[in-house]
Amino acid sequence: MKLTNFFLPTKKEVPSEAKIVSHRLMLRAGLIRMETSGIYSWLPLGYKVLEKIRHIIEFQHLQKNINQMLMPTIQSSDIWIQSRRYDSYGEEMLRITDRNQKKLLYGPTNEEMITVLGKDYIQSYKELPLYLYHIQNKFRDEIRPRFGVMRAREFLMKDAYSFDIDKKSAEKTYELFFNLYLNIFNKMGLNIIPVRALSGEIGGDLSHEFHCLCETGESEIVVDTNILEPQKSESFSTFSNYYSSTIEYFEKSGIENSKLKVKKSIELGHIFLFGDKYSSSFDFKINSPSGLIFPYMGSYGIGLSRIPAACIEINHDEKGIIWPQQISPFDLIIINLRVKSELCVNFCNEMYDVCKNQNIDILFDDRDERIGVKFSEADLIGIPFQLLIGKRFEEDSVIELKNRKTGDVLEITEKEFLENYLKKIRQ
RNA sequence: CGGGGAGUAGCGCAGCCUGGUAGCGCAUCUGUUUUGGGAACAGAGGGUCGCAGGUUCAAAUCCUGUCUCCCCGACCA
Repeated sequence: MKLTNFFLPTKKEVPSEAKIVSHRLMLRAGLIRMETSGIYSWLPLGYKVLEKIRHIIEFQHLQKNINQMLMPTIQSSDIWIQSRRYDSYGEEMLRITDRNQKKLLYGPTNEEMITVLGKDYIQSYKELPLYLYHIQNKFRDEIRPRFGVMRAREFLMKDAYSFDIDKKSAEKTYELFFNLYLNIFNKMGLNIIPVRALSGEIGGDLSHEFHCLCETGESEIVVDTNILEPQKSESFSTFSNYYSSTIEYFEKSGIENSKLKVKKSIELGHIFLFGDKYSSSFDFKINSPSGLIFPYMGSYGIGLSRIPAACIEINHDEKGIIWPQQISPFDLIIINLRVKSELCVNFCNEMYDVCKNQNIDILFDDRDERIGVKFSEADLIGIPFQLLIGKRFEEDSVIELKNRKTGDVLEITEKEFLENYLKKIRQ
C-alpha cells in the first residue's frame, strides 16, 4: 500500500481524556476512533493489526481441526430464559425489542446458542468430541467503559465451544485448548501466564485465565516467582508445576506461601470447563454405550480487540508504538526521503514491487512531506523495519535499514538487502 | 448508581468569576523560500459557543432543565 492511498489520520495531540499510553497511542497513530462511550471503529491501520491477530488465531485453530463458523450477534431471549441467565446476567446485557415486540438481545457470549445448535445436530456419541468456534462482536454493557478498547462495551472475541462424552474426555479437550492458547499468544510475541481462575457467571468447576504482565493492567494475579522466568517449553504440564491464580481465586483459597507475588496484569483469554450445566438445562441428551448422557461442555475465549492495546502497553517508547513483528500492521515501511529525486522515486518503486512480489506486507511512504514528518510518523505507527532511501542512496547507492525497536541503522546495498534481509522481514 | 470534572473551528485549549456578539496553538488552502528528525514568512477559509427554555436593551458568559463525554468507586473478556 502506498501511503498516498492509505487512510492514516495521525495526530500530534490527543484528548486529555485518554489516560493510558496504549489508548493515547492508538488514537494518535490513527488505529481507532470512538463512536460513543465504549464503542469504537477500527480505522485501516488498526484493522490491519486486528486481522493479523485474527489470522494467527484462525491458523492455529485450523491446525487442531477446530471448526470455524459464525453465529449472529443478535440472539433470542428465549434461550437465555431457558438457561436462567436472562435475569442473572443483569444490566450488563443489552436487551432489544423488535417491531413484533419480540425480546432480543445483543449477545454477550454464546453458550446458550451453541448448546441449542449441538442439540439439533449431534445425534450420537460417535460424533464427539466436537469443537466449534467463531470470531464475532460481543456486547457487554459495562458499568464504566475505559481505557479505549481495553475495556470497551462492544468488542471482538474469539469464542470456542466443546462437546465431549464425559469429564475425562473433556479434560483432555481442556488441555488441548490450554496448550493451543499458549501457542497462540506465543505466536503473537506475547509472554503470557496462565492462571487458575474462578468461573463466574459462565459456571463450572475448572477455569484458567491467560494474562500478560503489565503495570497499567486492571487485573491482579498471584504467581510463584519462578514462573516469571520465561519458560523454554511452555505447556500445560510445565505450568502445573507452579502456583498461579487470579487474586480473586487466591483470596478464596486461603493459601499461604512466601514465594508468591501479586502482579498487575491484563487478561487476554479465559477458558472454562462447565460440564453439563447447559446441556442439562436444554435437555440435550445423546445416546452412548452407557445410555443417555448429557454432553460435557467447555468454552474458550480470547479478547481479540484487547490484544492490540495490551501489546502497545508492553511495547512502546516515547516516540510511539513498537509492534512485535508477528502482529505488526505492515512488515516494512519504505520511506522515500527525496521525493524530488527521480533516482530515488524509481528505486523506491522498484523495491516496492519486489517486496509485493515476495509477499511482504509493505507500506510505502511516497508522500511529498518533510523528512521530519516522515520519520516521526513512521516511529509513531511502529512498523518494525524502515527502509530509508534518500541522500545516501543518491550519493553512494547505500540504502538504510532501520530497526524501530533498537534504532540501529544498517547501511547496505540493494543486493545485500534483497539477498540477506528480505527474508528476515517477512513473517 | 454515588462522588467529582468537562462540552467553544477537524484536534488541543483560553475566554465565563466581573454580560457588550469569539480568540490562541496545531491542522487545512494559496504563494514564496526551505528540505537527513514533526520548517519559515506572507495571506486565506472554517464556529447557530452540546441542546432547550428563562432573565436582560444585550448571553459563550447569569438562572433552570436536558443530553453527552471523562475521572474516582462498586462489576467484568
